[in-house]
Amino acid sequence: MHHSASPRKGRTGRPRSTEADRAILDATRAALVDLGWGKLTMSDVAARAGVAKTTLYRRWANKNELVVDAVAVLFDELELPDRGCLQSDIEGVVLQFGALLARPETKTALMAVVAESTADEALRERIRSAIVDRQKRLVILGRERAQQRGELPPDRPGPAGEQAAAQAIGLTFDLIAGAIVHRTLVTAEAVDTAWAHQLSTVLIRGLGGLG
Amino acid sequence: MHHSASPRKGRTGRPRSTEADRAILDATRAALVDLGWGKLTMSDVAARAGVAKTTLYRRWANKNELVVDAVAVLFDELELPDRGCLQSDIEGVVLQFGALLARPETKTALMAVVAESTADEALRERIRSAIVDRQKRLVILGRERAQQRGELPPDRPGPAGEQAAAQAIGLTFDLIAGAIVHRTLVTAEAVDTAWAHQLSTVLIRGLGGLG
Amino acid sequence: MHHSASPRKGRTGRPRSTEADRAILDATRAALVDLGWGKLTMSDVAARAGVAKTTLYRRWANKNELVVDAVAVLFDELELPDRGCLQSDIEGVVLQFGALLARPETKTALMAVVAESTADEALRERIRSAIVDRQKRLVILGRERAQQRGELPPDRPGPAGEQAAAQAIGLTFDLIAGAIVHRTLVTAEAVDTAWAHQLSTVLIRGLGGLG
Amino acid sequence: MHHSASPRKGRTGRPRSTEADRAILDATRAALVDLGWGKLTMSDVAARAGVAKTTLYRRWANKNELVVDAVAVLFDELELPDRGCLQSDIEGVVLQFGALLARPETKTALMAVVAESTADEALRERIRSAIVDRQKRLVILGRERAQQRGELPPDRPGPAGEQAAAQAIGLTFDLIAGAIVHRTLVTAEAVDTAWAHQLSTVLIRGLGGLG
DNA sequence: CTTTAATCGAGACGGTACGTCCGGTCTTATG
DNA sequence: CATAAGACCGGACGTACCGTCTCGATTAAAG
Repeated sequence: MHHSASPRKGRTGRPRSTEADRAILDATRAALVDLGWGKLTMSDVAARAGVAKTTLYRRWANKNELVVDAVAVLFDELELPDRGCLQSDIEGVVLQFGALLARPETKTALMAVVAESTADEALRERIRSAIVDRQKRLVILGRERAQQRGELPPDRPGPAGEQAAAQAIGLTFDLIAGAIVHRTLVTAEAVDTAWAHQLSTVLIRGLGGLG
Repeated sequence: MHHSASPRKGRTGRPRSTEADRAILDATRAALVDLGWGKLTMSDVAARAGVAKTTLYRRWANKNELVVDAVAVLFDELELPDRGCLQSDIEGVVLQFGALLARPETKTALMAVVAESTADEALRERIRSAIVDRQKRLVILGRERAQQRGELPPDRPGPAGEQAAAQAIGLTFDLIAGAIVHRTLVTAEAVDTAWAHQLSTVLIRGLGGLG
Repeated sequence: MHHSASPRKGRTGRPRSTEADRAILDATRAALVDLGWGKLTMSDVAARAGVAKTTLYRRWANKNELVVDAVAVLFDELELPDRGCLQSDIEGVVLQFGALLARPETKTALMAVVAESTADEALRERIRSAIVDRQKRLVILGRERAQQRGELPPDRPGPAGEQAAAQAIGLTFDLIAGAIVHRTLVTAEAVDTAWAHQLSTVLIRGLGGLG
Repeated sequence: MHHSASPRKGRTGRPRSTEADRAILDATRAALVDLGWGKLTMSDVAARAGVAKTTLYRRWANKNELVVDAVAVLFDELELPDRGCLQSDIEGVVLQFGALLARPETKTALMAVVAESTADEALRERIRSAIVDRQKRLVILGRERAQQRGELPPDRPGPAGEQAAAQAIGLTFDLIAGAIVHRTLVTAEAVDTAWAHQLSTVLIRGLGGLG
């Protein structure tokens, strides 16, 4: 996550306050809700957290990285409970992700950080590992489960089969995540049960033959 | 678009320079390419355009609105040439949109402006009218064409049919645009012919029954 | 005074509005009272005068020159009525000048313009001819009158006498004008009858022997 | 003087740089000499002082207050060395003050600040305490010395005597300071030995009877 | 009565300084 | 060492004013 990854080593001096870590991330999310990305300032986050600005910069190199980490933990909520069939599994995860993006701090921060990352390779990598991969994992898991249930054909063996599987996973991910994000942020309408059902129906029918 | 409404009314005083308008928007796009959203400054844009900062602020209230307008015109390029069948039409527009988003000024600006819009209703409306509606129009047009060709069933008459059509259009739009944006900005891979073909295949198969 | 000195020549075209001249100078003085020198703006003066900014700049080259002219005419009020004896004459003119400087537009403008003139030779010359010489004339006149009454000895003939007379006039002027200005602007107390009497007493006694 | 009151209390945080204070005031005076009041800018002062603009505004609220303080210290130079007799003392201080006003930074700044103060009570008070009172002190001191020498009669006891003394001091101050300022800035001639002698002669003769 | 030429109001223009704000670094004294 | 407080540099922000300019519309005098 941030710069003081390891719990402690044999180091000396006053240890870092773990309470401060939590307070800072909480304050960052609160500030995002109140102010949005553009108006959020490091001074304000520090004040909300009851912490000196120095303490922020000792842990995160800059605003972008702090916000990425503050938002990333929200994506840990995403799960894939086994509801028995592929359609239900998809609908469940779509609604979960939709609910997550409905929260103002997620909405603002995610797009802003992605925008910033178009000109910052390090930031892009941080986003990938902190956020994107957590989502993609759900797609992979759901697909495996459906294959075990016999709802989807198993991957063909060999490198060609592996590549086809990777392509299918990639397209599925772009379709699901992209549609949810687009509906929430651009179309600006809610991800509700009906929409989730429509989406999952289209996906299952459309992706069926791809494996 | 921006604040100076019509070319002229019965108004008095020196008219605004239309040349300046163009120079400013060109300069804004150039600055976006060179600097990205975060580093772009109004002073720099003014200098590039050979124009005083005052002239910028007389036309646009702030950075966001300027960038929206500067980027919006790029979306005028998007067209839906009639390639004879639905699949080809979809692939064509997917590749066009993908190529547009591959350009650095579009990429950065679009996401940044969308992010900012989550906390700014006026900006959201500006984006909708300047960008989103231009894209959505293509979906509507392509669907009508496919219906005339008999590739898609016609809309059922009556209010229920109209609502179903609107839902189908909305879902299609979120799926196509969302997938392209997600692949370009998050997955960070190119929208090439093969991917476009896969996407269009999935869409046609999946959306077939929805009308 | 200002740039269109002569009434007209053999020129053609629309003649300048004399009403505008007056309105501008009035507006300038009013603005000085309300805003002081530092906050006075040309746009504001134009608006008060019901006139376009162009019209101001067609007549005066800049703010300084406009203000000098606007204030200068106030000094035309100064007179030296013959009250019968030197002491009364001095007291009369001291009170007049004190009353003039008590008016806020005079107070502010005079000092500001003088300050600006320390780095602007043209402005200094304009002030001298428009303001200072009108005051100095009173000193010369009062001295001649006192000499005719026998209250002061006549000038000695010859160049040495003329020079002595010039020195006496200069010193007298600096003493009277300087004391009044200093009391009004720095000490910030009123020039009343008692103070005028004290001042004139000191001057007559002190300057008696200088001629 | 300026906003940072005492050297230190029990306060926390990084203390203000005293070196910056000095550098800023020096830079202000240098800028006054080079540019004059009207052209002096805060950015330029900051650059000359090798300091950020923020640092200026943390100490002084605006341009006027900075210039007053920068100029005020120059008036600390004024002294009243004991030359043995009243006439010499006066001539000495007149020449000192004349020399001070001959310096371009003093000349411009003093008048500009006085002009601005006519519409700004806080500024007027700052000028009084920082500049005017330092000058007036010399008049009071010189008068006491002359009374001890027997060149001037002692103050009469009682409130009436005190009031008469205060009046005499006020008039003397307005006469001396006013005459010097007027000669320097309006008449625009030098305060040389001859003129100082004339002035002191007139004053002693004229003020002799007032006490 | 037409032409001519300078005026007028209105307001956009290039330039420049303002005073504020923020990001990120640094310097203190206190744990 | 870490921390809280807060000063520091650098630089962009959006505003305001200056003095110039470009319009279309008047307004006298000259032809």
